[in-house]
Amino acid sequence: MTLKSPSTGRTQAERTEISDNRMLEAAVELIVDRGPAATSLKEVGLKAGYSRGLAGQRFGSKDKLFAFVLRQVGDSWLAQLKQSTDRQTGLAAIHDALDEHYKFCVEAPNQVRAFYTLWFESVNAGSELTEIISNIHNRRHQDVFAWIMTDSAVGERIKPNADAIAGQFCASVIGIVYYWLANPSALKETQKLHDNLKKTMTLMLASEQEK
Amino acid sequence: MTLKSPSTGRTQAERTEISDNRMLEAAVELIVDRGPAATSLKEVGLKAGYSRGLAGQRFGSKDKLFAFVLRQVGDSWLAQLKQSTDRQTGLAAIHDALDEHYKFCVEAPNQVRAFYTLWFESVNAGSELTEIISNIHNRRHQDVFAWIMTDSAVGERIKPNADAIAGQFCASVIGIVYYWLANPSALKETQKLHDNLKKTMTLMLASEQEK
DNA sequence: ATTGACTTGCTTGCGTCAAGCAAGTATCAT
DNA sequence: ATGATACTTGCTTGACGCAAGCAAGTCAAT
Repeated sequence: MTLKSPSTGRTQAERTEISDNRMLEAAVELIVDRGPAATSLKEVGLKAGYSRGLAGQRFGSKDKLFAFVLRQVGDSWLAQLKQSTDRQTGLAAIHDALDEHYKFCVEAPNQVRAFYTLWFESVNAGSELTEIISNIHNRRHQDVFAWIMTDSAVGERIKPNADAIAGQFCASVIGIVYYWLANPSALKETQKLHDNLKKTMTLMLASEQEK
Repeated sequence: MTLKSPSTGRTQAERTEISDNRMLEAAVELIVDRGPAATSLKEVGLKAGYSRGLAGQRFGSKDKLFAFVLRQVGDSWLAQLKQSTDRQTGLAAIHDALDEHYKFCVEAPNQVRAFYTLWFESVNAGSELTEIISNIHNRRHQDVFAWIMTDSAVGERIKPNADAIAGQFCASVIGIVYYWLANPSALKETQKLHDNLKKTMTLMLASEQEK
């Protein structure tokens, strides 16, 4: 009820939650418009309204701050996705997932941009981030694979290729996101890429003359 | 013939060419196994057999060193690609390009990995690299577009979508490369992704029931 | 002798760690 | 219950190491 001063009358847990959220927001903004390399722990702390040292103190290192960002945004995305595709299978689930993905880009562009910027940045860095990302990626792949396999509308001659198709799908999504990151203003084209991928998936899952 | 000492008996132009090449090689290796962020100008100079300061002196800044790497590897890839697809059109050109692309990954893995690592890293950095990469990307897109448009075997009902198809193709390639960067040992799967993209392109360019 | 390749010394800013301060939380006597 | 005291924890400040970047210097080629 009383939401006045952020520094008094709050329980300790509330204080950390508030500072975590403010630093998350600050980090996302800084990552988006300066890139991770040019984002300093100092600035994150200051931008969030604290001292230069808090971000480092809280997260331990720059990498771990980034891991935190990745986890927060990743979880929020996963929740949104789960809600939308929970009871779907096959092509319908894939279409819904792509719709949600694009929607997430439009509705929380900064978070998504920061998320994927870190994603791409840490592909070869050998940091802790690599593992987090690898997990998300694997989970995605398995979801798509399961969607294909559990759909009775998908022909039996196609299912042996489900793994390969899921891999191609995941790669395409990454490629589309990359395009959007590189061309922030090209929202319409990004939407088109999502739509075309839906059509291609339809084509692939319907096609009888595979391999 | 006498390739002994790198610092004596050489013309000035030769000296810079040698040091450029050695620093390129050093930078590529460091980028591949530590990531760009953890690659210091100092180490590049020392690893190339010079002083800690030469890389900074030669390239001016870390970003410009990376731009140099990007240009060198990019040019060498472009030469290889041109040679292979020069007189091809349509699907044949696309298939050849994908073959060459995979071949390049196998034959010069370090260079390609460094190239794409920088590519991904600088997507949101707002540096000079962004422009270089954007140019390469646009060139790719235009090539594919032209291949589709100039091929008489491609149906007239498909050609209006050539731009979208080219976009989807380029995005897929990026996604595949990302997969390879994230899974260096998965060469077989990377090859499969290339092959599957070839098949998908075949399917898309042959399909009559688009949009 | 002059140009240009290369080295060395220096400044500045960031990440990281340790010490310290202040605000919140628990325990206990009354 | 109330208040005092001990403890915990969020947060700040100072110090150190390291890399980027710059400028002045050395040495080889022309």
